[in-house]
Amino acid sequence: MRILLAEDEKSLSKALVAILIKNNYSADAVFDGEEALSYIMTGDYDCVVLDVMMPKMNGFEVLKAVRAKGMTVPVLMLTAKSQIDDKVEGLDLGANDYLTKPFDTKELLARIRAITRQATASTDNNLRYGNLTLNRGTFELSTPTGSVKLAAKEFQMMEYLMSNPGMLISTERFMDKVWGLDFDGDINIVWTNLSYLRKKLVQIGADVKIKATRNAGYSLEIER
Amino acid sequence: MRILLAEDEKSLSKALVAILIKNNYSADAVFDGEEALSYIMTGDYDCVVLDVMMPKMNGFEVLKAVRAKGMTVPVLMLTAKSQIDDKVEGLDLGANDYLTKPFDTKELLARIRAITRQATASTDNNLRYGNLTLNRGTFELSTPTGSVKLAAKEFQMMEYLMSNPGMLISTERFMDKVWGLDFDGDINIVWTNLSYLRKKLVQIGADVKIKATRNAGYSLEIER
DNA sequence: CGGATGTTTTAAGTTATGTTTAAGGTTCGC
DNA sequence: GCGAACCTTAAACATAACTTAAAACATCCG
Repeated sequence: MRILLAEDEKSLSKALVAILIKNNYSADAVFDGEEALSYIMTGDYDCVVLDVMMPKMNGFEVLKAVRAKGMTVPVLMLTAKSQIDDKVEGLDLGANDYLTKPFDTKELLARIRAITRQATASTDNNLRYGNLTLNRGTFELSTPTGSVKLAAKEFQMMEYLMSNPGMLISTERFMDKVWGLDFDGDINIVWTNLSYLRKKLVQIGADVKIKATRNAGYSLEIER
Repeated sequence: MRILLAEDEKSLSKALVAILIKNNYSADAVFDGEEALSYIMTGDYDCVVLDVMMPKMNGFEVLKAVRAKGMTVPVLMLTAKSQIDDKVEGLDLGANDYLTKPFDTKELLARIRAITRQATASTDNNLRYGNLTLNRGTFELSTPTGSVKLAAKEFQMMEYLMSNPGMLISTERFMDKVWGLDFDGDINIVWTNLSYLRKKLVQIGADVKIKATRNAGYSLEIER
C-alpha cells in the first residue's frame, strides 16, 4: 500500500513518514502543492494525505486538479484548525475525509485504513489466485501444501501481481509502484526479487507461475 | 505507442527522440507550435510532449487549440523553470502533467507511462483490421483461429500498418518510425522483419496480407 | 552496545531470445 | 534477359532477463 504525504512542515513530515513505514505502508513525502500534484498524477498511490496549507499550490487547488482529471484516489486532508468553511470546500472538491491538526497518529492511521478500505471495498484481507492465498496482514503466501513468509518488497510485488491477475506489468511499472518514482538504483533489482519470489512459489508447490514477456512485462499464469 | 515531441531546441529534441525510440515508443519531432498543432490534429498520437516556449505558437496556445477541438490526447508540458502561473494556466487548459526543465530522463519516461496508462486504461487497447486483432498490451496478434506473440520490432511495424489501414507506407518511413532517424543499418532490416511478420500472419490464418507496391511501399490488404 | 538474523541492494556471470547482418534467391519492369 | 527492388533464411550478434553470491543495511535481542 503506497501513500503520498504532502506536508510542507519538514519535521512533521519526517515523523509521519516514519510512522507510516512502521505500519507497513510505503510512503513518499513531498513538500509543496506542485510536487504533490505531479506525484499523484502518476497513479502510483493508493492514498494521499494532503495538507491544506502548502507553498506554490494549496491543498484545495491540488485536490481540484486531481479530481478534474478524473482520478479517484482517496484523499485525506489535513487542516490547521477546525475551519468549517475549509471542510465544506474540501468536501465539495471531493476529499474523502478530514483531520484537524493537531491529531493523534492513531486517528490518522484509522482514517487511512477507513478510506482505503472504502476504495478497495473488500472486507477480505486475502488475495487469491490459482491455489495461492496471500495474507495481507501476515505477508504469508500459502497453498494447500505449504506456506512461506514474504519479505516486504516481495510482498508488494506479489500483491500487485495478484490484484491484477493476468495483466501484464512492466519492469518499469514495478519500479514505480514498489520502489517509488525517485528510486534510482538498477533495474536488476526487480529481476532479483522476482527470482526470489519464483523460488518461493516452487517451494510451496504453487500452480501459478510468473511469466515474462520480453519487452512487455510480467503476468501471473496458472499452469496447465 | 506513438509520441509527438514538440521542442524547438534541436539537440535536446534529438536526444529525447533517441531515448523514446530506445524505449519502444515511436516518436516524431516537431520544432514549433504550428507544426505541433497540425501534427496533433491528425489524431495519430497516443501522447504529446509539449514545450511551453516555442516559435510561432507557444505551448499554451497549442494546448488550448487542441482542447478546443475536443481532442483528449494526453499532454505532458515542459516548462523552462518552475513558474507557478504557468502550471496553473496549463492545468486550466487541460494539460495532464508537468515537468520542469531540467529533468531526469527517467522521470520523463515515468510520467509518460503514467499519463498514457490513465488514457489507455479506459479506452480499448486493441487494433483491428480484417480478422486481425492486435493487443497493444501483450503484443499478441490474433485471429479467431490462432494467435502469436510479436517481437518488439514486429509489433511496432504491425501497429503502424494497422493504425493506417490501407495506407501506403514506404520502407524509409518504417525505418524512421521504428528504428529512428539516426539508425544507419541496411534497409534490408525492414524486409527481414516484414518477412517474419508475413510468416506469422500465415501461421494464424489471417485474411490480411502485407502487400508490396514496387518503388512505393507497403499496405495492408484484406484477401477476398 | 554488539552480535545474530533477516532483508535489500549491488555486482557479476549466464542463458535465452530478439535483432541485425550477410548472402543468396525471386520477381518485376524495361 | 538484365538489373534493381524485394524476399527469405540462417548464422552472428546484442541485450533483456535470470540467477546466485556477497556486500550493505536494518532489526532484534541479550
